[in-house]
Amino acid sequence: MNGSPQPGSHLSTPANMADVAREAGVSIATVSRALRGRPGVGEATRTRVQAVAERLSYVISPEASHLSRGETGRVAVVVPLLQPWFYATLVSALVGHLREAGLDTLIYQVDGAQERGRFLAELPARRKVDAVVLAALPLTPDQRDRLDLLGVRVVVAGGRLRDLPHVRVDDLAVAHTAVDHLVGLGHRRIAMVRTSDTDETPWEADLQRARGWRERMDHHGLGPVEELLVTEELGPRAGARALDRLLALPDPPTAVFAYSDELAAAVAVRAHERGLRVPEDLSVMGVDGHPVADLLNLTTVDQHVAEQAAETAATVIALVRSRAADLPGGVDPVAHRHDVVLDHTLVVRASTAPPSA
Amino acid sequence: MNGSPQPGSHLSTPANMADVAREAGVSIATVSRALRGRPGVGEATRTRVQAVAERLSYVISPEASHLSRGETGRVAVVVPLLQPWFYATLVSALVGHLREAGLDTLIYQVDGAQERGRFLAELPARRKVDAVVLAALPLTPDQRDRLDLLGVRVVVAGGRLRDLPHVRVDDLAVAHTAVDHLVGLGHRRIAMVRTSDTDETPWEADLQRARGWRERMDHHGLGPVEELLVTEELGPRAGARALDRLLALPDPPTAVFAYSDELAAAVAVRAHERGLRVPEDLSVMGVDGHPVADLLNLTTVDQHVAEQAAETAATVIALVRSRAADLPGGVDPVAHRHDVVLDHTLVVRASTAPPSA
DNA sequence: CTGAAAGCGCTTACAG
DNA sequence: CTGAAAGCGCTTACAG
Repeated sequence: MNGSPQPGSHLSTPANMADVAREAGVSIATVSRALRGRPGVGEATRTRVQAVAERLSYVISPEASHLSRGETGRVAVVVPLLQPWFYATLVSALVGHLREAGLDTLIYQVDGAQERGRFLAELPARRKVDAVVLAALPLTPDQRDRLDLLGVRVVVAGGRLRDLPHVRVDDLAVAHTAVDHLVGLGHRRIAMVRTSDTDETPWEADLQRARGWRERMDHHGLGPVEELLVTEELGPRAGARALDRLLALPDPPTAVFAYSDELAAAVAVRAHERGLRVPEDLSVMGVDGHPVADLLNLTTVDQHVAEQAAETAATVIALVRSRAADLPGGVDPVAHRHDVVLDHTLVVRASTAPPSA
Repeated sequence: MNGSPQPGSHLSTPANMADVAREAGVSIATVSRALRGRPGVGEATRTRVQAVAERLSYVISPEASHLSRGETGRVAVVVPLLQPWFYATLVSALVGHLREAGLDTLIYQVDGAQERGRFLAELPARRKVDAVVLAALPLTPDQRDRLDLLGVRVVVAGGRLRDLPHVRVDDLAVAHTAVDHLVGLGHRRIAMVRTSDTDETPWEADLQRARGWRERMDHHGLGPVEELLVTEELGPRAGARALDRLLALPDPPTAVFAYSDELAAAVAVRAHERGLRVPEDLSVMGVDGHPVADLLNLTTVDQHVAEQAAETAATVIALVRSRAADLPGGVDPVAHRHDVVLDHTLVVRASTAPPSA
């Protein structure tokens, strides 16, 4: 069946297990065992089979192997967008860890409520993967319910969703840390700047950070603060517009807490353009641990994305393994163990200082 | 065969084609035709089958379908790293286009010569995908030869490799454009800054940009320039170190052409730290069209990454389709058509100006 | 228009 | 230690 190459193709048909078996003079069952490192094969036989496989540059067909075993060896990672630093970093680390565990990664980008709806409606991941990682996706209640129809294990990274296992930082505490830092420096007018998707669906991390900021301002007796909360539509000019609005207030803030480092960077650059010195005239800080914060020397709350990815990968791998082992008992120990909340770290740099008198 | 749920699992076993066939009172052959939209099924039958599939929330098993059809519906995208803006942007756009064509994307990160060697040695993509996109990977001649063993079609994005179909910008011309811009402003001492991997393997875009810079400096009678070429190891401090070295020269440059926008940004920030005004004391420009260049108002040569991705996707899709159609003739029209060189664009911003007298 | 059957390339009890 | 055979879930000539 593997005779001459197909016409029209310069790629020769790859060998299959039957070819190896024939060349090695054994059955395909033995080839399978030998190559998968399963017991029950003589050492000499195993060596011979491996040599033949090597010579024919044969590798086991994942398609067939998985069909037979009822698993795919693949994990889907679903992100709103791949480009932003947070997602690129998260996915990059995830891919690395999953690869080490022998799992391939399939990427799905579902930007906007419509795409998310379509994704869940079409269930594209279904049967294509052993598990799905949802990276901080805002979902409607209805969409959450549809998750079960995916028919695979789901892990949430960078947020929380229903009772699914998840890995995240405590965004409420992140905001508290930021506000405490600025209050500690002597600021009393502390603005919060964030961006909105064009999307209606609430984004949990965003809600929590805004809530944490509000809570903590009240806690320090600095509320009410609603006029200091500015939301701009996501885009390269969001930070500039937000700062312009804040500076137009009768009593402008002396410090800005931005939802992300990218936003903080844009605010800091805009401050320069407006002739304000950072931090003398305005303190600026963000959240993430983004390289741009390092480059521009901005204070930030590092949310350790690489660690979040590592924990997420560990959770996924455990789930896949437990399914492979088909654990008895009706209870899934893994799912109940994994509500992982990682620490965040305040990184003080040159963009925050006491307000000038 | 799809009786009660497995013990230990709260996920019910998904229906298979046989379940649908039984419920609809037809053979699995008919189910297959009906669901795949193939001809030869009565309209009433098709409708009924679709209704049953819907009710059982059945979707065709990609594993089985692909095994049967001899294709996977998947494309592998191989990048050195996913995190840098260029790769994140390229992959993000690729995933989108491939998805529209019904193809899933598998991500492989092969950072460093060792990983690349291992990737090619283990041929992980083999039989897992219908095609592979190599994103600007520096490969040794030996590794290039091993590509054939992948057993799948290969397309190169952001560079050129052997006789493989590829999509790229002309990096020689990119450097010419940059040098011409700076010379046109009156600069005569124009440095080039770049980063090296720890890696020995030559990176084509890098070599081309350096060569183009050198060529064009000579062309304008401004050579020899070797002392103005600074290579620093990749990292967050590369730009700062590079500028420090240039400023230590007896006759420092008045303009810096950086390999990338990220590097240009680091150089510009370092210039500020050193008390130099940009562009009055030093002109700085990069390559990419990176958001940070926009943020910091840096002149750049935009290499239109999204368009490169679109062309790459189109090439891959054509290759996959042509293979599916099993074109006769021994010649592959697609492979020979696709040496796509896209235009680049000079974007002049505030970081370049005539040198001060 | 429809079905029985072979085949895609494996894995794994089961029986030696 | 090894093999024959059933099965994973499809697709597709082939024959009605």
